[in-house]
Amino acid sequence: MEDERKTPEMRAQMTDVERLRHSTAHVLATAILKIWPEAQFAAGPPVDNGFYYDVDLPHRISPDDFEKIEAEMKKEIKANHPFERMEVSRHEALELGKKGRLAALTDRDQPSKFKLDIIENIPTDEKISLYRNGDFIDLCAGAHVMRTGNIGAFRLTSVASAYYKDDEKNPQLQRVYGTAFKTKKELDEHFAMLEEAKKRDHRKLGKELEIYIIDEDVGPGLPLWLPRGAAIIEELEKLAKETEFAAGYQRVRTVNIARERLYKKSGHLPYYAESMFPPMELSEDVEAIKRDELTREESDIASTVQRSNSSTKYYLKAMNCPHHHKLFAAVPRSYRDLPLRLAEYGFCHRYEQSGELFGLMRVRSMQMNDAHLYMTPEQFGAEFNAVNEMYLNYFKLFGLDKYLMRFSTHDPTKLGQKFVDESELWKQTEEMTRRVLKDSGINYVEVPNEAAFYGPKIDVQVWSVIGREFTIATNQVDFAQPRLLNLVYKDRDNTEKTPLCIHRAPLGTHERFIGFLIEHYAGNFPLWLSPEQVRILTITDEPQLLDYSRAILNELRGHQVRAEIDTSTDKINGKIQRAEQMKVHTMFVIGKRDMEASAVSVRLHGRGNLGAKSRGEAIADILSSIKERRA
RNA sequence: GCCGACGUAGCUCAGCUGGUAGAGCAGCUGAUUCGUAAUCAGCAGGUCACGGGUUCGAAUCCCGUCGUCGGCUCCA
Repeated sequence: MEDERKTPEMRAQMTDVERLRHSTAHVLATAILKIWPEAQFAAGPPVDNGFYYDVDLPHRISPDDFEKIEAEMKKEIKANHPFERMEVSRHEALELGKKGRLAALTDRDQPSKFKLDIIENIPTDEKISLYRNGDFIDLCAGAHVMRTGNIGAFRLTSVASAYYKDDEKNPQLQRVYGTAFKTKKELDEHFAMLEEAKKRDHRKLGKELEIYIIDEDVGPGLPLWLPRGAAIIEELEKLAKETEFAAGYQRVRTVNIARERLYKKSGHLPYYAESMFPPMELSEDVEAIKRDELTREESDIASTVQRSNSSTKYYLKAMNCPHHHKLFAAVPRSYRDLPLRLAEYGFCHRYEQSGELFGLMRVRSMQMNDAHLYMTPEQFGAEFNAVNEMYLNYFKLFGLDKYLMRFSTHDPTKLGQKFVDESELWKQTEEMTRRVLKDSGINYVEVPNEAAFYGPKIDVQVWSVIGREFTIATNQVDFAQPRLLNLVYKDRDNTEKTPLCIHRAPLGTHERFIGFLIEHYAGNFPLWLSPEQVRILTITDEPQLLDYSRAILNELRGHQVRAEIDTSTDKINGKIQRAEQMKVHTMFVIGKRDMEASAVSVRLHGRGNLGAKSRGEAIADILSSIKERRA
């Protein structure tokens, strides 16, 4: 973890509301100390939508304590103490810390251990400052509001645990979260907004709209798709297949398991074993194992993996690349075959830590919009660019505009350790990637030292409705695996060369992408993606009317439209209510009047009654909207 | 995986400090034949996540397991 200390310049740039929240964190600490004087504090920064303060305390703070703590905070705000800044020498700061006087109201028996540690990490050339409000003195670089009374409206929101300095090896502290605004009105609006956001949560909508389930008997993180969810999957795959076909991709199919050997050879196993499902051991092909003794090199790669003399192991695949690489290697390749683009909606399984699972967004089984592109170095720029274009076209189609492209590069000092030792290739591919990004005028951030071990990558970050950040799509350069798996093509000059590989997944995985789309559209999918595109609602269930309605239903289905008919004995209002609740995109309301005019009354979800249209026109509208994938 | 909270009918939830479960919706049956967000009535539905323990008695208290949620670490 890098040092995330803010520079004095960054402090000066804190927004007013950040100052306010940071100051509220100090007031929170003040209040906690009044109740539990032995509390030890670590860091208390402002964050998106609020602030937190990490505290080490034998008492387990629970939401039941919030009222008491907030009451103390209110007293401190009412007292309207000024926030006084004091600059001290390193020595003075350390002395105060030893007396337990930092992040405290008085001297104490125990030193302010976390604060002492933080002082140790402040660069020697940087000034050390304290902030004081009332009796509370804290080691803090600022910035703060003038007085505690400037804090307008605040509320404690939750308590969770967090590792000190965000490191799993450090002890866990209690992290008390809160939020603060200048006015009560803003605070109320903030909570109203959160309530709205919860209604869009894909886990809630996914259940209500019957898109997917996660069943305990099947297992955590293993979503099953109901027909409505499967319909969305089919549409996404259709989109991907059409797009990729037009872009010169070829589809392949691979299996879901492979022998341990494959992952040993690809070099994945030592790195990925942790995040793979444990292997299945089969004893039947021991002979095969004996025949296929590994070379010394392969054994070295696999040295961390235990070998068995009596059985062979099969792994559920966690990634598609090794399988695709095998397909590349299966046929002699000429430079004339390149670029070769192999695509598959591959099923992958990863054993994610239980605490990481999150609805559809973080699962253990996933279907990936995967493809591997093999090319010569000269072809790289054009291929990478084309992949990027594909992304942007998809995003335009989905009206996705709040995303961040994160360009991860290597750190030259870590060549040969964290990154494969190919200085020139790193430089080349990174420069080519950077140019593609610049030329297309996309906003992106460059993050050094975050690349994959086999090459630089671009991740597209989006945010779930409750503010969690996710990588929705990825575009990675790989110049290591082709070598590990001995992938070669015969070049013009009759020599064998190793291709470059691009690993890309513009639509990410079905799970995460659909989870995201549910929230993005708040469940109101465009017609082409709608699980149920048209529902026919009959005013009565008289036989003639049913015949007419069923004929329309059959016509729609004949055109592959996902249409249903509601022939229940409810009144029309009841039928509409149910269709609206399921967010059915288009409703055809059909009564006697419509039948006699050979028409239907069209009603759109959320937009109400559009009035009668001729049967032919209404159906033609549906078909063209679907065909064009209109928003 | 770690810390904390939670887990009652298909869904949303009620069930006070322990006295062996209740509503609405959905479902089923019947009646109603109705023009743009809920027609009426009846019926049925629960080893209160699971397993132990305390107790005369546990949905309620304790322990463990599983799962979910909020975070942390991690990631498509």
